[in-house]
Amino acid sequence: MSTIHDVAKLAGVSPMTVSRVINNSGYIHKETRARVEQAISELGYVPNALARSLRFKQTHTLALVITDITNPYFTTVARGVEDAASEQGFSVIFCNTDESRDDEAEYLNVLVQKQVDGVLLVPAHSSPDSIAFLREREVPFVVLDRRIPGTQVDMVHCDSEQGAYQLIQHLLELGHRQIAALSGPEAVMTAADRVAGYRRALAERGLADSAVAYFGEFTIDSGYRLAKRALKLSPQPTAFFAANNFIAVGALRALREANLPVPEAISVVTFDDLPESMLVDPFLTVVRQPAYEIGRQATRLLLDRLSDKAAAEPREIILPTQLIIRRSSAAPQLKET
Amino acid sequence: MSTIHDVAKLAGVSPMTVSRVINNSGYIHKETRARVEQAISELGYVPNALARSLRFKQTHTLALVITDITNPYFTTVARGVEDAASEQGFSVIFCNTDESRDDEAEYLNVLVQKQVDGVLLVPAHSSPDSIAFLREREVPFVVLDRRIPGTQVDMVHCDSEQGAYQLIQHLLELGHRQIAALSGPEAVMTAADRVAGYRRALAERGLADSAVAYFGEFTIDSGYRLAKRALKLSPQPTAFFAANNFIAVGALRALREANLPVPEAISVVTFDDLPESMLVDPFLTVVRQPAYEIGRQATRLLLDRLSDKAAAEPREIILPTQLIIRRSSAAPQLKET
DNA sequence: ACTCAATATGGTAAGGATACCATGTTAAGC
DNA sequence: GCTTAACATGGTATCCTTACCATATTGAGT
Repeated sequence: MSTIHDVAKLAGVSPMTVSRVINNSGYIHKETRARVEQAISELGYVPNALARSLRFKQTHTLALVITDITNPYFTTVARGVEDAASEQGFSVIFCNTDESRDDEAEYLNVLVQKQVDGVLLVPAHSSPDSIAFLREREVPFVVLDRRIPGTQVDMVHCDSEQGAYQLIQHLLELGHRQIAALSGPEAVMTAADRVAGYRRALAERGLADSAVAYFGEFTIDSGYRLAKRALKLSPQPTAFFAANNFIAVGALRALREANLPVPEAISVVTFDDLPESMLVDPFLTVVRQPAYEIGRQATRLLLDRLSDKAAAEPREIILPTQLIIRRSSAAPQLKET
Repeated sequence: MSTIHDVAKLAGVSPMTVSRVINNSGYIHKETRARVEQAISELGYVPNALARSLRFKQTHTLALVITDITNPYFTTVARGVEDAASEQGFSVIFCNTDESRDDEAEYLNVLVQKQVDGVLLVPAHSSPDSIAFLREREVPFVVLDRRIPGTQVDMVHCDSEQGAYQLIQHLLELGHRQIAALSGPEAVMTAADRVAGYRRALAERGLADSAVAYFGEFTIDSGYRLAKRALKLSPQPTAFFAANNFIAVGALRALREANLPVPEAISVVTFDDLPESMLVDPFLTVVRQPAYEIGRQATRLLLDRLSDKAAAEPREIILPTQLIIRRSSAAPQLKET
């Protein structure tokens, strides 16, 4: 790879002159410019962004730290992020933490070393460690998807508590009274919030005592296991509330295995849709989160912070969820007791 | 952000000594090391990878240039890439070209400026422009998912032609004789290859004349439009072969709109599954590509190249596809002619 | 003919880290 | 007590680019 010096030599000028041509700054004689441009294309010269970044302390690179790109919700978030970033000439490094705090910490360390201009973070844990790490090193960041309680940071997410509340409301209106919640890790804010919404909806109807909430992982396996466990309850639940799509898929598998038709035997509702693109004949009743918008707006917010460091109060952007009632939820069958 | 100089000053040593502590190289007095480590943690010092990269000409960063992270197939590829990369301490920048050659060129330019150590490329077009660009600048790369004909480059992909052949074979065995192919852009190698496999299977049974292949985009919209068009054929096809999952979804929507049940009225087969994780009750007959493995192996290959530049012949890794027969394909109904 | 501004180009240092060479100290070996 | 090797640390140049300052040339204005 050739450098600005090579170009300069070939064009018979100084590196500074080449630099001026590249950046269109200062005075350049027409002919000189032509000669330099000729040399550039002859050598296929591409300026070294590392050297530039070193000087300007700007890498035009953001980092997206999510739990798993494979989760369709985060896939869409990622696309929103990349679109918003590339619009402004920023690149995006993506990282999968799989909800591991250690992995997250390791990634953040590398990212800070690489001098990313900002981080979009889905915290693997509600503790403020990662946040503190970034803050100490003055790396701008936005937390997305999850709240971090008791900290003043920029956040973009949906109201998980309220979304869960809506789903449970819906089930209650259908007549369900035994609803089991299958959630993710208790330490993950969304998992906790969604159970909180579940509890609130039950409590409002005086059904607080009927609440049964399981915490596990946001994975298919975990959803499967929790569903199995919930099926042993007596009385058996008439509905499952899954805290995300993976859990829902696991639960559906467990139900199929147990020969319990949905929604006839048990209703299933969940957070997070499959991507619309993949749905020919959607089945699950869900609370849909505007994943693309979350990614996009978080990135916008982050880029705003970069261009205007001084800026103000932390902002919390809460995007609306949407309850989509489909065929996986129905009135409970009458008991044959 | 503090620098190695700050640490040196605080610890009362030279930057070189700090460097030695960080990299565990050369001789360091125990006490000195302790003082330096103390200073490092006191300042929250993180070494600047830009400066290092500038010296070593190594950024420990790869780029993944795909058409759309939102396509579940590429999502999984991306996960395979990131896993393999992070195992070796590499970060991954991802880019969505949406099959646009201009976007691709622009991305590659930026990536080269940023001195990525290597590129994993899904070429938006079968032309060798992008390849040539990277090669001239001596940026190692691996082409994935698609072949580039007549060029000696590292490639990792499935045999699209053969996969399509298998799907059509399956339809032929079921008794279909009017099969329409709905494909992507003719200039995209996979789109062309899949149609080629389709043609070969038909030709082998002396049905070459019945071939009807439409080229469009690898999108839901395009799949929808092509399906609509194909439905107007006379005689009407008894089966659709979609060249990817998006096209299949579009086709299925068109069929639903036309009140044509699948597979009773028309069978539908396609390339690329929905991710297994999202399937509770999978429906489509597909040729499955090992997306994760493609990403993983391509990255391995690329990293091998990095550590051993001298290396040899370009390699072409062709991974096996898997025909999965499900409910979207069945024997054609008898004509009421 | 002379001044002054506009035009045109180059040299140097800095950004942060480290390879390489140089120097200084300590302790072992005879 | 003196040589020699191991130990310990520092200075300088370099990776590539560009901000800043310096210098040189041209041409307009009087």
